[in-house]
Amino acid sequence: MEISERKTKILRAVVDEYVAGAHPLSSQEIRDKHLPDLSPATVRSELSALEEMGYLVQPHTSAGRIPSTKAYKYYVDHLMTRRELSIEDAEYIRGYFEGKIMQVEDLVRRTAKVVSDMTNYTSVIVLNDIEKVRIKQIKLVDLTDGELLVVIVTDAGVIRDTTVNMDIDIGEGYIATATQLLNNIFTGHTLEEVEMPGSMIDGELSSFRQLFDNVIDALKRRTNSQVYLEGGSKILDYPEYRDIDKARNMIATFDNRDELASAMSMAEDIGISLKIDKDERGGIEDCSVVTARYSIGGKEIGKVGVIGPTRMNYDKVISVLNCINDILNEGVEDEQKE
Amino acid sequence: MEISERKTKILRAVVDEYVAGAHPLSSQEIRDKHLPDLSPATVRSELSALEEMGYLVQPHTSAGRIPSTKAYKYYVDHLMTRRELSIEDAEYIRGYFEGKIMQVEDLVRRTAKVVSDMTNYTSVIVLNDIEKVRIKQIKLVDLTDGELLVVIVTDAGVIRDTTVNMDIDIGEGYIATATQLLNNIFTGHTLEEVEMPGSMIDGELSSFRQLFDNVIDALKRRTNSQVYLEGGSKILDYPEYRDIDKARNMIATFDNRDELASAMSMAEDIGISLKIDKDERGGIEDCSVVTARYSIGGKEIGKVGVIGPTRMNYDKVISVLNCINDILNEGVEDEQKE
DNA sequence: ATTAGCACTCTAACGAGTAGACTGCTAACA
DNA sequence: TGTTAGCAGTCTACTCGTTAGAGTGCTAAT
Repeated sequence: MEISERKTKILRAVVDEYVAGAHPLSSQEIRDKHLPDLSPATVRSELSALEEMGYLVQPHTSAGRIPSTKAYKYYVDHLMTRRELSIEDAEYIRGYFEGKIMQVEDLVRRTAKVVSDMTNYTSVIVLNDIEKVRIKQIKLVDLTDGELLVVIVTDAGVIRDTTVNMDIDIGEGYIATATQLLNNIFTGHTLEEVEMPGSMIDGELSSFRQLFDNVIDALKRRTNSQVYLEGGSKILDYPEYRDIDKARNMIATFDNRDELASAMSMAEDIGISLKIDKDERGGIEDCSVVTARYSIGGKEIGKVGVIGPTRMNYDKVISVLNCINDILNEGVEDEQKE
Repeated sequence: MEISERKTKILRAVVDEYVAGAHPLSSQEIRDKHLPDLSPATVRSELSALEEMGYLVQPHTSAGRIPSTKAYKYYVDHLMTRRELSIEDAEYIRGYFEGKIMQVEDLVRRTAKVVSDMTNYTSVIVLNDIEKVRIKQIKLVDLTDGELLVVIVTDAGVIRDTTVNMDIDIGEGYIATATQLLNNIFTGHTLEEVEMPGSMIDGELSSFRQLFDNVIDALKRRTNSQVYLEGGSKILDYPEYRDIDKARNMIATFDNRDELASAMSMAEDIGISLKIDKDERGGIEDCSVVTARYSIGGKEIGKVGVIGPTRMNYDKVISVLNCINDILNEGVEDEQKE
């Protein structure tokens, strides 16, 4: 069913105002702020119609209207003004990335921080599962005391490192051999693809078995440290979460990195996708998550999510995410050129 | 002033019951549960006296008594039953540390988790400031693409690593020279002590200046990632934080790693120290922090803190901290023996 | 020193009553 | 036919008075 232009205008007004103020909109208020040429009565009949169509809801008889989930979806798909961020805002964002950034962890933290600060919602970043990252090279460093540092350089420029405690003696030759062996097995592959060579099981290479196991083991163990959260308390600023039990539920979800990561995993393939009002899922109500796949210098590194009340400022959030994504990619390209 | 035995008994009863139930204690209730041979009236006069002495407080005239801050202090110093953890509990804790743990980060996370899980309060671990850690050795690893991985092995067995982007060409010889140079400067010293050698400023070593700066810079930058929090939502389980604004304040404090670290910094020198009711400090009321210096295998690595309501179960918390500390140290000693 | 008895105080819960915020409907109007 | 004014109806949120109950402090008796 088609929505008339006037209805569209009213629907947009209700969403915008409700996002800003979190209180139901009356016919009067809509007239005063958005349609001064109409009478409240006319607005009322339009509101009735929009409610009939499922876009608006009345909390109770003598209250105004608030947008339904359907309204938010429609708003995001058809009504939203996809504006660019102002130059000042973009500059402000750039400020967060000033100074030398040498570690992925640092970069990711800053990104999470700026997303949260700019949007005033909670942000989450989940780095891609190590299983899918292509390994470029492996280096072994002898740390004496029988400790060996394993450095893995991956596709995304990410470096994961882990120390391995070796029972056997480590000599100069051992390291050279082991390095070559590991690189033969791992280089150019993802962790998913790698299999232990038969010769390692009980062949002549069985003495390297422990090392191999340790590397695999350590790589997999990193998984749950790859979730970054910023601005967890921000969600408590919104009246939807005045209720202490809802608040507690939300914060408990933030505590649980695994749950957070899985909530983020439904991000669509390309660009920005959003999941509105994922109700009924363990009591997380009135909550929306905007997710986007994120890349640095063209390489996808993970997903970023913005968690806020359903009446989120989707426009702003999406602008911010786009802007940061642009900055991240241009920045790294510059760096690569050097 | 001396406290009679009967007063002691009553004080302990009030603290214990209030910790468990969070509601004011009446003379009646104390009599029924702890002093069946007395009349409520007698208990009342004792309560009056204890209130006079500053150990008890009445929320309002017709309510029972609750412990004052002074009472908690007295309780911890004189009344607490410093019991050992049960064998089952100790075994349960051990379970958290099963499997290979090869990274300090992993170990710290697990420790934070088990502290929070066992006590049901929020736990924080702040690793010692890098400035104070003694550096054992530095290794450089060429990662190609002009990237250099700097591995720093420290006193506490902690390994901090960072990549450095070098403008100049890196040759085999360069790395060997640079490694030797860096080790001459850093090995055996703490970061605080290190100064840039004069020859690096404009002498024959000036080409290494960038590397030196990068190492210092990168080391210092790690600081705020060295704070680990677990069970942030747990504090919301306690009625003290039913008030949404208090809850928000608390969670906001958790979000701010720097603030958290500084709140933890007042830990006493040895053993377990606790800071009760650090009121008035930016609105964090009804909140206590138990802090302890933590070590692994005899080397101090940082501080652990337990954050909960003032009516915390100090007994349990301290037992758990002690037990975990023991396990951590014995575990590593075993490993070192091998 | 302890206790029973009692008057007193304060909270928390309940219910009635009220103001006011909006709506939906009806009837008039362009 | 679309728009509007007017009005009755409904629901919330707030206030206020009342009351039950919890617990104390005091006094006088044991």
